[in-house]
Amino acid sequence: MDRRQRKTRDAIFNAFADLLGQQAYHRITVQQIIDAANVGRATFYAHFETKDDLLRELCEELFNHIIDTAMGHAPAHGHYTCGGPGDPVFLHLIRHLTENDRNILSLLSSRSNEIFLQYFKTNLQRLVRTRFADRLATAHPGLPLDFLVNHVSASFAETVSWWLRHGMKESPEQLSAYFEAVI
Amino acid sequence: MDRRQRKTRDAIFNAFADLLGQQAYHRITVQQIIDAANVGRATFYAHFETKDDLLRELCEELFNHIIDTAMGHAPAHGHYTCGGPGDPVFLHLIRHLTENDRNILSLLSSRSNEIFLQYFKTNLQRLVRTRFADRLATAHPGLPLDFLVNHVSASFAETVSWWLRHGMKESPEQLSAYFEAVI
DNA sequence: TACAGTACCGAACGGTTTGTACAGTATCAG
DNA sequence: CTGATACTGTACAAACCGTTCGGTACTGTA
Repeated sequence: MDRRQRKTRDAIFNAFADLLGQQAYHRITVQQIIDAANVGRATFYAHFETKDDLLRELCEELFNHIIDTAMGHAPAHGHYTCGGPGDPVFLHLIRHLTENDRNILSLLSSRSNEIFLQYFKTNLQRLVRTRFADRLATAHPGLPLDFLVNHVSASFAETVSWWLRHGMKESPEQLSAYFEAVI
Repeated sequence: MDRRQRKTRDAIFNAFADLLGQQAYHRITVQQIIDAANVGRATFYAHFETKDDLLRELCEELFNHIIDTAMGHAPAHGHYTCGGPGDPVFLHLIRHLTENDRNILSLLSSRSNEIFLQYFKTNLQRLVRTRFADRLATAHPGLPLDFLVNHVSASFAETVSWWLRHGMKESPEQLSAYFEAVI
């Protein structure tokens, strides 16, 4: 990809993320974005069909990345070192959120966090389904797998959201323990 | 309140709810609302400062009502007939959703359901806090009450959301049982 | 280095939506 | 019946959107 394209694309993403930290998504105008990104109006529309499109692409880039790296981590099936406190994937995920991607955390605690929570939740389902399907099915034989996957994913996302709303007072280990306790 | 005011207010609410069944919230224009409600432009702005304001008032009216009636139902503390499957409040709530307020269900399954789910979740916290605080605290002594209330409320809202997304195939009793099983 | 391709700029434009203003009409409460 | 007030309909400025176009600057390659 042309250096120039990558450059303006990143500039737009950064400006957009910055603005999202300051005001609600639906209040942000394209004009603000292109001013903050130092980019011409026509250029913006050459990259993204619309503001919603920009949002979608930003989310895909962020969440696909974080979920994929989380899926890469750790075993796909069976043989844990102890039968104790479940899979460490969630702990890894929380750590990854805090360490690398300050970006995602600021979006997840922005004024429009519901939007990003939604994406987070949806992408989590992929992870939960491939990593926990069998365990969930055996633990709750009577319930639909769909329901269980949805429950676990949503609960984790809500846990993170609660954590952010309250100033991240708990350590990743503590938070992970909270989550395991209610699941 | 003046009969005329009540009338136009209801007309606007109804038109708005109808439109929300057809398209996403952020695509709906004030012009559409006042056309559907048969109301003058100035009249709309005499009642609501903005479209967001209309949304807020609609949600408060709906969810305050349903939660308040649910809080009225059943005992506030202690002495259940059996130590069995938890409080019947959630079952009552689901029944109430299906029977009386088709309105809320259509909003909760509309294209902009995230908005209403958010309101639902928030208002549920009041209910959960006053009805389950002591039970939750004793069941999970190590965890913050805030976290637990948030978890239960969000989980219930997600359960209902899942149910709607999948065409309400389960009966209220079944769904309530699903929810109890994972909580 | 030279060149063709292409991404960017900046200004301008038509079209939509918003929120307000105002003069006239209809309805309400007492 | 009457004064108060809610509604109507139109018109208007301002903001924003998405597109177009001629000119400029950069990039990858031969």
